[in-house]
Amino acid sequence: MHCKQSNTRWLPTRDQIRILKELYDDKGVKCPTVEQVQRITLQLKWYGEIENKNVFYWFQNQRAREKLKNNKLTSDVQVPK
Amino acid sequence: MHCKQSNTRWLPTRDQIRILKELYDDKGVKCPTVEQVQRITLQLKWYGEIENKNVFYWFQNQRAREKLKNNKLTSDVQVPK
DNA sequence: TGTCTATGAATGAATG
DNA sequence: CATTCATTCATAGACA
Repeated sequence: MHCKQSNTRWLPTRDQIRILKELYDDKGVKCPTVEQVQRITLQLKWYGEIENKNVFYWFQNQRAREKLKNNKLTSDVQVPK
Repeated sequence: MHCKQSNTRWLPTRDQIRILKELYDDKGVKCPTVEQVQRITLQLKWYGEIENKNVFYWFQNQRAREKLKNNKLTSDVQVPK
């Protein structure tokens, strides 16, 4: 454990991010159930401090921001008359 | 510090939050009836813009998130004794 | 060091 | 009531 951060917010480790993205992008886990979140959290604990709510928020934010990006992209193509 | 927000969604004032929490935590008002919601809304109007549905949603969210927290998201890994 | 960006966190609103 | 979406606040890290 290299960087013990003071009790601020969760800072995901590289491995945690890698695994989360694998789940989201490759395995299509976009919207895990609470039980899945718990399992994922357990798995990610191996790589560093993490709580259920961190995982919960991570997926929520992924979905929200993926949608935002898509909307932005598609709206860019729209040429206002 | 209440910056003027765009008139999208309800932003509870500190006083409104304080009163709502008093009701919920101290007075045990977890699931107010429609009439209670109306009375609460009237009371809270003194402190700022608010509608019945804001109060309704507030209690609904409180219940949902309290339950989430207790059941799932906050629970540490239970180490069997 | 101030500003900016990415993103963790929070919550009002809404849907299933 | 459980779950998800939309939007905003907060802040760590990058950069100048």
